[in-house]
Amino acid sequence: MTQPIAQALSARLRDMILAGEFRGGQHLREVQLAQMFGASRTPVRLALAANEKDGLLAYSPNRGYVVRPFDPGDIAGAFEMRALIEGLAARKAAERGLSDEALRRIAEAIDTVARVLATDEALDDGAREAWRTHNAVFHRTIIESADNRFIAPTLQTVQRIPSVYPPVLASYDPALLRKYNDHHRGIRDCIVARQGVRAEFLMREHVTVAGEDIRASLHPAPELAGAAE
Amino acid sequence: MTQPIAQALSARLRDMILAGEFRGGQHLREVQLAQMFGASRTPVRLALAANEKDGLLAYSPNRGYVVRPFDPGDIAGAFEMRALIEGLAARKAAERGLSDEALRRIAEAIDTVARVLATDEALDDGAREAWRTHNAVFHRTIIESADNRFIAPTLQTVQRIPSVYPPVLASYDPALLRKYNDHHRGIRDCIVARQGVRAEFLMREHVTVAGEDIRASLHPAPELAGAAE
DNA sequence: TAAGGTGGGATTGCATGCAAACGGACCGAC
DNA sequence: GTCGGTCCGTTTGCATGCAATCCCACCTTA
Repeated sequence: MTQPIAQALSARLRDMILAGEFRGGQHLREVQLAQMFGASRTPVRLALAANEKDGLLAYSPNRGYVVRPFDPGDIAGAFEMRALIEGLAARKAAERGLSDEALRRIAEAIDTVARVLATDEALDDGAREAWRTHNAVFHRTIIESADNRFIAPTLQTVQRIPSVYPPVLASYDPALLRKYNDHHRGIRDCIVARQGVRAEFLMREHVTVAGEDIRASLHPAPELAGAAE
Repeated sequence: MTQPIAQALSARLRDMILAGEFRGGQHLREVQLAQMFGASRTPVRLALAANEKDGLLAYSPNRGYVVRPFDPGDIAGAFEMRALIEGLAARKAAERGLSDEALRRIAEAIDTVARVLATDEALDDGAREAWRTHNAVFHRTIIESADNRFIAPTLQTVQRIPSVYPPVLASYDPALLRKYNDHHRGIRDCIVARQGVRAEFLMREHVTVAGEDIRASLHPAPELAGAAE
């Protein structure tokens, strides 16, 4: 990204924005952030520029940076992009085939999640952490198997959205997570069978459904929250 | 992006990279760029960081920035992404419908290109410029009609690739450009008819074909350059 | 001769100072 | 009372200085 300290500040600032510690439209002052982080204005300025490039801040010349507001339409748009691009990754992975190592990691991720979800009770913190980790392994492995250098960075930018990002992610309803793990199995089977088109559309559907679930859990009135798309 | 001077430097640096004025892997030194641009190191540093975020430079702590090499596989990957995302834009535009203004601009773009291509002779500079402009209007209008804030920035990053970017674009073969304009007509008709799926796949096909043509024109041996995908 | 260590030049990383631009408050005029 | 203008505090934008790191060549030693 940039340089050692600036890089760390950029990540810290990003996490604060994603965690919702600033309100939308808020003006971020360099000196204020600098003393908050115990650094000088120079690395802070780089961190601001980096987060602006990531779409989290808006810049005006001579006026500085404000945090960009996000609305439900943006969340829907982000999941549209995610579905499309992860679908591409699944298709490419199927066309190219998975390495033994990739296949092993995917199998392990699916199996571990299945074990964690064997109960119907609410998940404790450890179980939630395990789910997050292995869910991420599944997706990341497919993305890395897709042989397209543009996929990973693009996905990162559309996934880093305030109010919908991994640490805040899901309601952790075991029924939902089991459904997702079934999706994962289906996608894995299609990739192994080298059925690229099926893998693409199953992945697209998987991401779309997950997005609708998340948006439903965010809406105050959860009746048909996702169906309006 | 960043601040006034730094912003200008960032664009100048980007254009130099895209124009191929540095070789892949070349180390860009801050002081050298600073005196080349007649500025100090501070805005140069910001310009370097911005271009790194755009994927044109690679950064290593305490070692600075090197220009990232691109190979034919990267070009193919970029067109894969472009086809997918512009397809999404076409589908969304069809689903939402075009404004009268957007429809007018698209019609004008298609008609103007048709007039420019009425001859079979090689295009002069003015004709090439006209084609570039109106081709861009067609694509941009659809992208702006898609109502997804992530589409435009993502497309920009996958289109800004050394050796394949608008000013260097096409061989300007009138037969090819007429083919593209026919594609545009078909896409326009689908969008107007609110046939989102057809619009999506026609756009995807259009971009894919254009990418194969470009890659064929770059390859030394142009036999089946695009068919290997 | 080859391997390892060491010193110096060059380059990046960060802090700070100064100039320019912005924004808001106060004041005056109509 | 409202509109327009001017002044001043605040903030950003850029230049520069200094410390830390790195790279490379040279030297030492086995």
